[in-house]
Amino acid sequence: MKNYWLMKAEPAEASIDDVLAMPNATVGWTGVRNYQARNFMRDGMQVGDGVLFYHSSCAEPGIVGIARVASGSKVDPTQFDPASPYFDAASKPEAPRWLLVDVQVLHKTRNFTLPQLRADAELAELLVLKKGNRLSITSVEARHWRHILQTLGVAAD
DNA sequence: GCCAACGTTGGC
DNA sequence: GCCAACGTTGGC
Repeated sequence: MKNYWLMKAEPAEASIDDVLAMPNATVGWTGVRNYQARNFMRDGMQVGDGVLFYHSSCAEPGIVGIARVASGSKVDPTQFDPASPYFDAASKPEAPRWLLVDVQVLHKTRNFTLPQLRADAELAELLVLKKGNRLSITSVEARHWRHILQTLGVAAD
């Protein structure tokens, strides 16, 4: 059974355009340092799951593209790199703490901005819109997925 | 830069 | 195990 997710990226770091410029429009989703989000990648995601690519911490936060989970979970190498902002001195190679999945962008869309998402009554229960939400990965209900793709004019798969 | 909300840490 | 202090997220 296919699942759906919303994944936040900071465009200053890895925008949807940056990912589109990569081979196969695919990026290793490095830098997740929250256990709940890590567990989604480890236990919840399967290759082929749908991903809403979201820009956060920027001038116009919102959903900017449709992507897919393109690999199973793997060790995030940045945790062992002292030069990386994601370095974690407490994580040992023999017991890695942090994981990533590959994410492949399928469509760049217009920006379905945060105010537009909030104004859409059908998306009232979308987790990323909930007060206090800070998780970089949230699950998305199928009805919300379909509604967002329809609104963006992207054919459902 | 501000600040609300939330997760993590560490002393007890 | 509790919980205060602290750090981070992320919109504004």
